[in-house]
Amino acid sequence: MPPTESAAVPPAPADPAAAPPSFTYVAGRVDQGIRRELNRRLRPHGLSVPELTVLSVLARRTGLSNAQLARRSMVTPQSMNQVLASLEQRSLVERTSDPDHGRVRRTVLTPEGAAVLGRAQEAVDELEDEILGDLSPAQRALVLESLVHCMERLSELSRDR
Amino acid sequence: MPPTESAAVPPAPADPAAAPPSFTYVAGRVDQGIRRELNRRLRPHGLSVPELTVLSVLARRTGLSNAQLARRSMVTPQSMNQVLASLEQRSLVERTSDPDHGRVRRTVLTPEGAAVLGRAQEAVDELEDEILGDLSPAQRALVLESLVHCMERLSELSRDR
DNA sequence: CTAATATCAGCAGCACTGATATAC
DNA sequence: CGTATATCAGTGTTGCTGATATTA
Repeated sequence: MPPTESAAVPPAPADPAAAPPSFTYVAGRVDQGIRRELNRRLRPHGLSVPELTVLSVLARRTGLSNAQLARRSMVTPQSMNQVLASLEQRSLVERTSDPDHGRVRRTVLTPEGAAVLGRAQEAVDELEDEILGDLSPAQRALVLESLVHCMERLSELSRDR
Repeated sequence: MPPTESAAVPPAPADPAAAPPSFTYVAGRVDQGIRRELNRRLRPHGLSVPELTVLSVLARRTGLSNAQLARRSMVTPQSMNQVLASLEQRSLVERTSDPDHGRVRRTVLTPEGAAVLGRAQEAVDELEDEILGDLSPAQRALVLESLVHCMERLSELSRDR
């Protein structure tokens, strides 16, 4: 039999274990758990997590450029370009030169891309329900709102570098 | 001049952009932002994000085995072992065989490891303040509590596979 | 025999830095 | 000329799967 989790550390009074875990730690663990599960559930749809992310952003705001998508996702333009190139090759997105700005290429979902996203989104919604299922709608809204706030703060941080 | 962000997408009434972003999306973006910033600020201390994570867990619960740490972090034992091996090589942790369980090796922070963690933690706290600075303490507590809830749910999901 | 642990070995995804070309 | 864009090329980290050994 394996050692039990609780037997390993008897609760000692007034120790550092009494302090709450840090926000950054918890956020990181939650994200690792989400990515792990999503990767598994997205595999049948042939999508990776970063690919799903881009598709869902484009569904909300069509015609964004590579640079714009990179800033939104807080990754380098090079990283974003890799994802877009792969999606373009599979005809899930289309990129067309902006007539007003020679270098800029605007990205839009293809009907096929929208269809794939729609099917994958079901898996995402399902997972989300399993995670948030027993939080009240008000609590859910508040968490989301707070995280959006954090996201904006972080965007500012990564902008000026 | 680059195209402005707002000019690219004029607000259309009753479109999909009106829906709130999904929890999984926002959580992922927040984590990406945090990892990006932490990597930068941790570099001077010679720590990566996963290394910091393990050290801070061990500071709270000393003597955990590789398998226990892996479950807590929702990664495979192999992944966790890599991180521990690197930390052990640099004498930031020590691993000793459990007298009662031949195969199990319990991990503890060395004084040096605790010192490095202490210095790195300052950078973490600083970042956390920049992110959460203008949330009320109550709001902060609620977000943390909710995220811990999600973490527990996700732990259950990754356990039975 | 079964289950849990640790760990060696190889692999793939993904974000990174650097460099180059074009356009405003 | 300076700045933003796109994109080619190379690199490193990090978590993964597979396989093996040991122990309860």
